[in-house]
Amino acid sequence: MPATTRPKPAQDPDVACADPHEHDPAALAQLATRLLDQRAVEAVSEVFKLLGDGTRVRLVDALTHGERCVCDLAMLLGLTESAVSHQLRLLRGARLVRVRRAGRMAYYSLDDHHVVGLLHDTRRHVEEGHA
Amino acid sequence: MPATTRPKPAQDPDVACADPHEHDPAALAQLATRLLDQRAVEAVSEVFKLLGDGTRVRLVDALTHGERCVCDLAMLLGLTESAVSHQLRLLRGARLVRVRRAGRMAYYSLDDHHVVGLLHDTRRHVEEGHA
DNA sequence: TTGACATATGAACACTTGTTCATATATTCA
DNA sequence: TGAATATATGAACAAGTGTTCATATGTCAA
Repeated sequence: MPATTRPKPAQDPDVACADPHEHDPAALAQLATRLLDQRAVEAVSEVFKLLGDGTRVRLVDALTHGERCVCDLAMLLGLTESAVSHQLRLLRGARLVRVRRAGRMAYYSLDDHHVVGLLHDTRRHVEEGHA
Repeated sequence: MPATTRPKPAQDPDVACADPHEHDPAALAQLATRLLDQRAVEAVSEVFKLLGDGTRVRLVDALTHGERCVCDLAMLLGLTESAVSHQLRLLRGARLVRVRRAGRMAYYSLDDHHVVGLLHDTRRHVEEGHA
């Protein structure tokens, strides 16, 4: 595949665009094989998209402290129960929260231990200010 | 503040909405003090919002493998350099990536070790399927 | 300087999204 | 049964967003 005359340095193949500008198509193609595939990108970005809303962050944060019914979440966050239900439905779709039904009540809780970590790590990032 | 006649069980104060429906305003108010404040919610959700886009996830994922210039990122992801520059600007605003300028080139890299963890944990979440 | 190149930026458009309102489903109690 | 409660859902609108196109800035080479 000697399309380029410039010899590739025998170093980390990840480094395609080294100090001088290379635009080495072969190295880029090789790197492309190591990137997330389309399905993974969509799935990952959808989870982030769900957490990229203040209301849903507050819901998840509230559920961090334990299981809650819809009406209490609505009262706690100052939202209508309809809005809460809509958002919980979205979070449920991505298995970020789960629901336990008891009579006419619906108790929501976090469905994944990763979510707490995501919230925590992101909070640390924004609190670090910089470097 | 004995506004409610029902005695609060002397257990984890997190549990305000226990088995029977309570709607205990005092317990909810107490819980409210433990939630993220508005500034934190906005800062956290903004980071998630930035990662909640397929293009930016791909950019961050690519940068996981090392520093890259704008043109290589554009070539790698099949995007215009303008689109890449726009998105990198947003990521830079949240200190998710940083830029190193060399001549007319701009080399971007991840600015925070947390980001790699966020991507990794979220990927595991979506790959776990369920439970 | 001139031209080419790498990146950045502003405006504008189509598209998506969160909320509200009205209504539906389902359960409990009288 | 009927009324009240808790939740869910559909439609619709305002607000926000990512891309494209055109253009600006700054750098390198001749």
